[in-house]
Amino acid sequence: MGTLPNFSIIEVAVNRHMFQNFDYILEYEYISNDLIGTRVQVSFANSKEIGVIVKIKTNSDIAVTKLKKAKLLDTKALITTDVMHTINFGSAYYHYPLGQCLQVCLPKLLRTGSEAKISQIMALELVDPNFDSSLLKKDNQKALVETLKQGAVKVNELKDRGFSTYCKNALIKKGIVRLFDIKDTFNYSFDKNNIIKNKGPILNTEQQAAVNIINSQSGFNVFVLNGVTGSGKTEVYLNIIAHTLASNKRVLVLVPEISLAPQTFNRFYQRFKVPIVSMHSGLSDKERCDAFLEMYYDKAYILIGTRSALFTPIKNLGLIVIDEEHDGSFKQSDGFRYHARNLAIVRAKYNNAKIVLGSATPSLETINNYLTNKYSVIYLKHRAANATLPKVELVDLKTQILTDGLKTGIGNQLEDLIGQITAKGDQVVLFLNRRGYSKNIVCHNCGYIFTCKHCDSPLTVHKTQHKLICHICDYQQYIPTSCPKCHNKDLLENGFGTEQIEEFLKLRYPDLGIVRIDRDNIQNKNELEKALELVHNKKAHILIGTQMLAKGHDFADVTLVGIIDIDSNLYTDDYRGLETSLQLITQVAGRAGRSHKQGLVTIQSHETTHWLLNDFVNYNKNYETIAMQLLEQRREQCLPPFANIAYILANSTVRDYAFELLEQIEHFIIINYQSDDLFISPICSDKIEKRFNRLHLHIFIKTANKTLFHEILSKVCIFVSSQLKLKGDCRFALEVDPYNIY
DNA sequence: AGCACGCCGACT
DNA sequence: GTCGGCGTGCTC
Repeated sequence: MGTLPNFSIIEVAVNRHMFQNFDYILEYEYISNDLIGTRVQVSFANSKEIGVIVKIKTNSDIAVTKLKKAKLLDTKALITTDVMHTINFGSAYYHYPLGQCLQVCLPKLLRTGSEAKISQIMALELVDPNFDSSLLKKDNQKALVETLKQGAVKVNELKDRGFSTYCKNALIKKGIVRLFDIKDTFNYSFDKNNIIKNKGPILNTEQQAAVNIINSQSGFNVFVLNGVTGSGKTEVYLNIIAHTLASNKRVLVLVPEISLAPQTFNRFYQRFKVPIVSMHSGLSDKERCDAFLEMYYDKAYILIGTRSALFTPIKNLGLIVIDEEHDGSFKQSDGFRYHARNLAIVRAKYNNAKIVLGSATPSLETINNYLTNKYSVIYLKHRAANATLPKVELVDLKTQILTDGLKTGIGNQLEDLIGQITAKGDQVVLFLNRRGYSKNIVCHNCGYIFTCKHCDSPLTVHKTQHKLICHICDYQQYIPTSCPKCHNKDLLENGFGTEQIEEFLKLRYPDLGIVRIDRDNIQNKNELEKALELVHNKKAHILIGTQMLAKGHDFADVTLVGIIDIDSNLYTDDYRGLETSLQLITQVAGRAGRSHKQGLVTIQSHETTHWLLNDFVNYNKNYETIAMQLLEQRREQCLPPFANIAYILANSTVRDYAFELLEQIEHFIIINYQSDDLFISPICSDKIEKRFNRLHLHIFIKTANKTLFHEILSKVCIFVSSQLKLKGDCRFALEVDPYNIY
């Protein structure tokens, strides 16, 4: 046709920390708003940049002669309209530059200019579909052959489904399986009436009712699936997902973090015939990019991923599931500090899609939202398969005999119980949110405490690595033999961690299998699966772990759960401390008695009179009842969700630089925004002021007036970037709705 | 945030 | 003379 190119002015968001976009000239045949969200390459301040078109305009505030030309990188927008809407909202809400928010949406390869083309989707299939797997020696190879009999498996899914590269290569070498490009031979479209691979269990009445309610609604709706631990929430998800797929819509599932992902993935693969994509931090750049593009080109219909998967382009999105919606890992705590659950609601609304927030321990924000009828709540009050909820008891550590066990945190009562339970052949889970051997090490002569050079943090003793390690910056040194100040050789260790508990139990119960699950011991998904496998096949009798252990795992034969030290969780100055402690107790307790056996939960504390512990244990109040009391406290204290909070953060290697910056910001707010409904904190040090050699200070503002809140924050951003110059290496950031309190 | 420009002290 | 430290200001 030889169409002459049209000219237009486009507004481009670039990857710079600036609250403004830049105009360029675009020459292109088909200029329309469809180009919004498309990548362009532009020259910016003497360098080439990849930016995203955010507006098509007819004129510019800048003289047209000064505008440079932009080069279009894609013919279709990679940032789809709904993602663009969500990001625009997020940029305004979290007061973070649009260009930098958009960077979070794109996988690294696309961010740096790679072509938006799926390279290859390699899959594995059997050479002979009737191959007899019993001819093989290795169990995992047999399992892979059996899996392939149900259909080809994409290579990038193998890891998630528990098959190693080694296993795959061995079978290829033997000529039993082969690789092929699924794009060439596989038709992605599926039969709407035949999407189920394996039927799930029959739902109980509550589950069925939940499924019916959610399926009967169409259009935007926020459902809270409030189901006790072990009530079978995943089964509800699977059923509503099937319903969504049947109406030819796509599904997004967000899970907290990697440790939970493998089981979730596997259950989905077992259930559905439709292509599924997973996205998490364990993927390489290329795998991540391919996952993104498979969704973008509508090659897969379900996306399961962690936080940042929220921004993946998905055609015809009909349902979003947020699993464990209360989990703190949905909040990003650097850069674009968004909350994935909150932005997911924005995205669902724009798509007129349903969204389900599932948890046994919903966040106070979410509870408040269903109490005020913003969301609809659906309860699952019974455990599936008739499993009973465990009995909970409190042990007063003050009354325990001073045994070797108590010195490592295990009182005699818990010690005895461990013996009884394991003697019966049942398993025990012990929870302690502190890794390492000892909390710190101190000189017995002069009192010197070994502290990190770079942080205000004592060094933790790690015996297996023979090291002292800083849990903030990961600085490491070998365990010293004398005090650097007075050269005395008597060094004392204080406080216990998971490593020390493991050591004690191994001495106490030499015949039992003992497995420790924490970040030191478990570096990746495979190691975690290996450890969990030891539990499932009953080679491990006692399981000791940190947070990693608290989430979602099903252990059929665990009948005793010990919470070693709840006090350190309960007594923090963080206003969320009680909420997260309650969630932790409830979740950890939920690991006990998952099958027909009655479970027991033992909570050790030095402060057994704490009202929350008493309500939970002695008055047998359930999570929601106590959570509502906590909400009432929040209301009285004018804290979230009844007020808006933002932290204004500054840090520098020179304390005064950060301090002066905050002084100027504080002054700016005070002179411009006097209001009875505005609280401005004085300048404070962060809980750990020195981290990575930088001094961290902050102020926070609090107000119930949402308009005022955002007005102040946006003016502060403009003030800082245009009126102030940051001295030296001083850095500044805002955190709206903070989760990690500083 | 980068990155260039430019002003000034230190060193061949 | 010239190298490089970092304060300053700009980016369509």
